Amino acid sequence: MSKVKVSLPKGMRDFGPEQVQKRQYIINTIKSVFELYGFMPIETPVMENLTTLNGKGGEESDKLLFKVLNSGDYLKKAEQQHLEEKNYKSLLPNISEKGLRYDLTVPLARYVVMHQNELTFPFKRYQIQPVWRADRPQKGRYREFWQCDADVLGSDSLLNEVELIQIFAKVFKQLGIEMNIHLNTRKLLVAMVELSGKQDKLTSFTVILDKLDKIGIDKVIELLNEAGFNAKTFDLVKAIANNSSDFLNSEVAKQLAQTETGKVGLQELNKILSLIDDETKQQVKIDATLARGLDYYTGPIFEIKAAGFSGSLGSGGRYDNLTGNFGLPGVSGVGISFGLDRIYDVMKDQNLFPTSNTNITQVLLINFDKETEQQVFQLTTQLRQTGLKTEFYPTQAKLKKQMKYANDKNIPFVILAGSRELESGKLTLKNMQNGEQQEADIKTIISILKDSIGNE
RNA sequence: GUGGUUGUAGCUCAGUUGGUUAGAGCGCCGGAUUGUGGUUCCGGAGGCCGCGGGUUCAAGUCCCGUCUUCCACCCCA
Repeated sequence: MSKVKVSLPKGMRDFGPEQVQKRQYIINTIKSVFELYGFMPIETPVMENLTTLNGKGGEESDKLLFKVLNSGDYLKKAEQQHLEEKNYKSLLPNISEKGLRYDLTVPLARYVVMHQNELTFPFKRYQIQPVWRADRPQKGRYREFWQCDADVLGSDSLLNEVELIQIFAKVFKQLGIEMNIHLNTRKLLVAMVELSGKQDKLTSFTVILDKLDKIGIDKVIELLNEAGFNAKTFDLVKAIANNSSDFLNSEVAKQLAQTETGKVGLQELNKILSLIDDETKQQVKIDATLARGLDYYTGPIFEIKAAGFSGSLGSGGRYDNLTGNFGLPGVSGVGISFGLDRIYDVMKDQNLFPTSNTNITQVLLINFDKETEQQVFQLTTQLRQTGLKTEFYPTQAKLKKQMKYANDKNIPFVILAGSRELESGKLTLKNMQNGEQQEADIKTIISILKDSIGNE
């Protein structure tokens, strides 16, 4: 038998028991907050049709797509001409018609269109699933990662924005992560290009502005210049960069209010701020430079930034016409997304995971010998019926080995029940944390364990 | 996709201008201790030096290719 060298494809990761428990801790926290606000879970398949996935992003997102080859003899169906030309673009539709989803928003749009007659609007759904992107992995960027999304569809009310901001705040507070919620609205960005007379260049403008905190104002101006923006644009960008602390009362805000779009945008921000509770408000930063690359956003946009971590831990915003491409116009929505893997990284860096782990085995029964095995095995049932997470060592290994097993797995209690104990009816209970032992009958032991574990 | 970087024991890493049998710490296994883990002491196992090719009397070491890692860009959670 030849040995196969095992490895993982680029950017793919395994998670051990400890990591999975920590990831689930994050997921459970997010999930419980989503549900507290009335969101319901859905799940969608990992694969979608390429026609669906290409619905929004265009060329850029196409590069990030993992495509799946058609089943069967897929080359047979490929057109000879495309094969000979080796033209990727024209050949692709011949050999691949599905791909892995790269976010949860496009599948949501597809879902809503397909199930529109079953849904009650406003539709509040959450979705916690992995997504895949074929870009080069680096810090905080994975080829397979989990998003935790909550979206409200079919409601224009800004109360939704407020609630989603509160969800951000509540989740990160529960997790112990200090962060700021950067808030802006796309409408102000539109107002800026309108004032500059460059309405047609909104996407280019937002992409460049988005780099501000990374490359600085001078570089941004340079890029804007190269992209064909004018002095008016430069002035506006400089002004918003300089008025980061009190933007809403700044001169530039008044300027933006001269356009209808800008006026509405400022009203939106003021309305949202007026509805947010005081505690959450302290974490909200009006940030007129926040742009967000994705061009389907049309209203308020958010991004979560934590100190010491470049890149966002979450983001979101309002989109007016997400399902329009799929033949269902007029459905407005707003949503947020938590980046599970990045949240994990930050919590690991800052040591924020709780130390008490309630998921592990609480008590191990030692397996001494063949004579007592069956009798002790019965005890596991009794212990489990009381809710104690119980293990019975499956072989008669050396005591030392069994104790080491308990130690390595951080099991806090061990019950030793050999022939000696079974004869007397008093079992030995060992506390692995302090090494103390005591003898007692099974009922007493159960109540000791219950007390001890309940107090943690 | 562009540019750079990395790979030696399960893990973290040494390994000289190319030169005997590739090392350490931690971990693992066994013993001291046949009913007691985490400490201590003693012993042991474990390497296609990422993979493929080349240069050389000789390659972990130099060259080329490839895969992988990490980082920056692009873009983004």
